[in-house]
Amino acid sequence: MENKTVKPPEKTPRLRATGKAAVTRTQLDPERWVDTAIDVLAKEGVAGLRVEVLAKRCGVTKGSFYWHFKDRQALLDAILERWREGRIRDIEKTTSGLAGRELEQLHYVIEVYGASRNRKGMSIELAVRDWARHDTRAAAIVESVDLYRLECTRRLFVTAGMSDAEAKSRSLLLYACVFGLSLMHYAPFDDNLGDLKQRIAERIISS
Amino acid sequence: MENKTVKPPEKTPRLRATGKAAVTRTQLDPERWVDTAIDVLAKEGVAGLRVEVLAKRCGVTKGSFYWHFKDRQALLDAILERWREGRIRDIEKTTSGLAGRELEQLHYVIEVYGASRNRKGMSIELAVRDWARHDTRAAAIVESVDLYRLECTRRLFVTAGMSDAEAKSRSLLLYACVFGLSLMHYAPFDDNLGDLKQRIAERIISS
DNA sequence: GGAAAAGCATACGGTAGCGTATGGAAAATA
DNA sequence: TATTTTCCATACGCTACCGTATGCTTTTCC
Repeated sequence: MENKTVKPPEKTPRLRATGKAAVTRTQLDPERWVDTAIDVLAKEGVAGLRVEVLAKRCGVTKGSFYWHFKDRQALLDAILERWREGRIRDIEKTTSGLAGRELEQLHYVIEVYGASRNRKGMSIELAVRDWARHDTRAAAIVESVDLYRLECTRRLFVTAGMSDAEAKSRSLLLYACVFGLSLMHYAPFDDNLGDLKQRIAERIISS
Repeated sequence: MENKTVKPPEKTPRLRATGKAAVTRTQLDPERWVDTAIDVLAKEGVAGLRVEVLAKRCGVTKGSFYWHFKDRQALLDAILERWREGRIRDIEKTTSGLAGRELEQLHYVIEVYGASRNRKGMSIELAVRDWARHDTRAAAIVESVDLYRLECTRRLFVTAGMSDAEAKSRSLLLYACVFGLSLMHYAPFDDNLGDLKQRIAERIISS
């Protein structure tokens, strides 16, 4: 029931014949479960994270799941932790270095979250945020990520020459707009969405 | 099973003793079911809309529910329709008339959705939008509401003297920001959130 | 190569939820 | 007042879950 204490450093692949065709399958570990769980999270939201559904997706039964995790909540916690780490790394990568190119970087922050690119990332983002509306653990994670993001972009605005108050409001506006856009259904509103988004980005970033 | 065809125009209250205390209760109709359903939707999201849960909340059993509705989906459709109508009326009320006060009205649009006021309205809004991410019917409703809203505020911006392209981008930025803010957890980011929001509103609306 | 551990399958009990069937009480109607 | 119609309660079958118990198979380690 508890395998977290002692864990062998290396795992080797394994073959097994299941039903029709012989399916190549590696041994599962908590990380793989979290991988597929995040896939499901992106497509169906937190409500889709059912133990037996995930097991079927992994090609095993839930007997395997309850070997790697104490219960469903343990998986949810692992997902949140994984998400936070990924977001923090991503923010640091996106907003670091490159002195003198701050505004350029801010534009890039908006672009990466553009609905076209990175669809899965945004799906996860929205799923986690909806999750956070009914779960305090998720809410805490989202808050920590939000504050970190806001702080990173605030620094960029400040380095670009803005006052602290202005930088803060711009940071908040930037992320609110990014997430808000991904929440709306406005495709038929304009036949040139590229221009539309460009204008919005300029309004958020330019002085 | 089908009561939509013939419907008496008036209903009278009724008393009944159930269990412990005599509970005053009026007869239920589909509208009352939708009322409580929207309450639950605001608090728990679409996942909380369980027939038997709603029945308990109404002080009846699901026998009553399946008298008024064909199935659960019928209730969901009714909720969406009710939501759309309410939103349309609200938008028209908020963005109509008052020539010369367009910018003032736009500020008001942002204010009404401010997280402090109208919490329930925003909870419903977010619940419906999350619902729309996994249900095409909800998505269609959200799109129609979004387009209507965007069109109304676009007109305000145009009347206030902006170009059509600029008005469109401002409209989209306005609503994206409003919904995005309600999605974020940024309370500790600044100890003067009022100023922060004021700056954001100015940036969205002012030339 | 044999014991121990890891990894998973299977079977079970329990809850929650949807929809149906049927009967009974209350209200409307004749 | 008698009879419909309206409205709701109760009981049922069914499915989808969660978590546990138990045993089988593969891998690891001595």
